[in-house]
Amino acid sequence: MIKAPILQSLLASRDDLTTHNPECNKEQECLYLLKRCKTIDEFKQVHARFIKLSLFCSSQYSASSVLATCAHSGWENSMNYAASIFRRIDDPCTFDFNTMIRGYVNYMSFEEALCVYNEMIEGGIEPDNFTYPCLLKACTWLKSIREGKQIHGHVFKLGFEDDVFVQNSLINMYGRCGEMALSSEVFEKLEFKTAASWSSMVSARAGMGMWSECLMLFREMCGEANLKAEESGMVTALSACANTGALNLGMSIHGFLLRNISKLNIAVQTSLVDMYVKCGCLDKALHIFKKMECRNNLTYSAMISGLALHGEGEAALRMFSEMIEEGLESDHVVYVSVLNACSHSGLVKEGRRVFQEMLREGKVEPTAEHYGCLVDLLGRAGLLEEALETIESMPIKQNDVVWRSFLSSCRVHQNVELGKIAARELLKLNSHNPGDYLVISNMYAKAQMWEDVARARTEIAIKGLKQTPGFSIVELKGKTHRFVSQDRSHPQCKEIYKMLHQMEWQLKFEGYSPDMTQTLLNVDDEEKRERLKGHSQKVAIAFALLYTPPGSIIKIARNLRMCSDCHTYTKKISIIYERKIVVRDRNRFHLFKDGTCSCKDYW
DNA sequence: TTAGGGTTAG
Repeated sequence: MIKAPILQSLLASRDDLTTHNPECNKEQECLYLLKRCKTIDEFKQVHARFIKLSLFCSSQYSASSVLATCAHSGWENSMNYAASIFRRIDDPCTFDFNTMIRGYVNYMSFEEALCVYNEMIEGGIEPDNFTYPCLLKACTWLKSIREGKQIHGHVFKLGFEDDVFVQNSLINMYGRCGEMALSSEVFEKLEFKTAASWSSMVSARAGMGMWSECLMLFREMCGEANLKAEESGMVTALSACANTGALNLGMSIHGFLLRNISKLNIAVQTSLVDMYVKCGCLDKALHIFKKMECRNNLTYSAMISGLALHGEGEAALRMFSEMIEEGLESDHVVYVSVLNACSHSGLVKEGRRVFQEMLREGKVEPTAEHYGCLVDLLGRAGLLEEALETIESMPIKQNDVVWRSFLSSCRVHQNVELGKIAARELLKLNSHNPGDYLVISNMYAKAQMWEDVARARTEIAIKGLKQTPGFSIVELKGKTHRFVSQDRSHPQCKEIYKMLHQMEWQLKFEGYSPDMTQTLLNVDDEEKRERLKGHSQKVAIAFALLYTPPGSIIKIARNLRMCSDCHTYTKKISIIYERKIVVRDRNRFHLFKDGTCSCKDYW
């Protein structure tokens, strides 16, 4: 219902205008009122005035302005109203079509945006350079690469390929749709690369998890003379540092931010917390976290999962309580972080409680990931029957993640019977993960069931699955040294192996004997011992002991989970050589000190 | 006379 007083008040404020500007005609008056509309009710009254004065039909500019005001207003239901206005324009022009496309895109109605474009082409209305950025954004959101390519064809045909806005939209569209080569192709052709061109390139790669490429581009971008990196670029780069463990670069970005920006926003600060956590500097992350004036659930979940990574389960739970006390609501990611924290620290009772709370509150719909965490928690603690019951009672579809987690627990706790169920279910899901077959064959190997080992291995060969080779990385004076198992490629290979030999002797005096239960091969013990000796983590430790100052912390990053022998070995080394050794494996951090590990042998 | 690209964090 239109309320008359609204128009009255708008008109009242307009009196000033007519008083001071006698030239003002009816159309200008209406356009002035249009600009002042704050609500859809006000707008409807002004729209009625345009119609009453026949301006809507007689002036294309007026009609376009009415349409644009409504389409870009953000009022509830505004696009439906805009569509009805659009249909009443006798002869809509390019501007009107562009308005509708942009309106729908801002409204997240991407299919509608594409339909408007189709209508435009079919009606013989020529698009212009303003048409394409929004349209390409619609393709980006829909991941419609086919339509995107077609539209690129139109851009080329109509000669808009040189427009920097169109070019940047194309870079973004291709990048976000996973067509990296095409996005690079457009990027390389650019005569003038703007901040948006670079950030499209960098963030598309970040979105695909291509962290190294992301950092390479970021470094290149920083080298550009006329380009000032802004906060959003820094956030993406920090995220890449966190995911690659590039602490030095992360620290230099932090330094740059402190020098150039007086007040860091919450996203930047959260990225810093996450970067420091994932690069092993828990104290630094906590320091930044505590100094933050304002935190949200993303900040908390970075910190909670950070504490989980470092095996600080109890602290993670306290942090979770603090978050609730601060009046913030937990979301699905926070629950995953908390459940993970419980799992990493063996806090079974607490984990169960959090999971039940989540179900009871009903604000967060449990996903397979949450069930995966619970299964992991129970499985690690040896509660295999309960873990299996949890999987079987899942109200949502069981996925490979839950069965993989269960299988892993069965292997650790040597329960071949239940492990077989997990293996069967995983194979039913047609897993192409070579790791699954290895865990299966490992489990059978432990139970000396060699026929089953052979079957699992044959399956790997038949399916042509490639095992991810394990590696360990040590950073020394800004240079990374990467070692694989039995690595002989390093220039200092001779010294490293001499050191390894010496370490073996020292370890023997400390009562170490190799744990061969996790070696997969059906070979004799001597061969197994030799293989174990050359695991990448040990080679990396030997290298670090040789070339880092005595007493300094040794930091190692590895791509796979640590085997139990490397774990025992590293604990002993930390006591013999009086070194703290931090190892970041696929799941978490291990801090080895005085013969113990922060994971309390629970990982 | 009307407008457009990269929105970043767990």
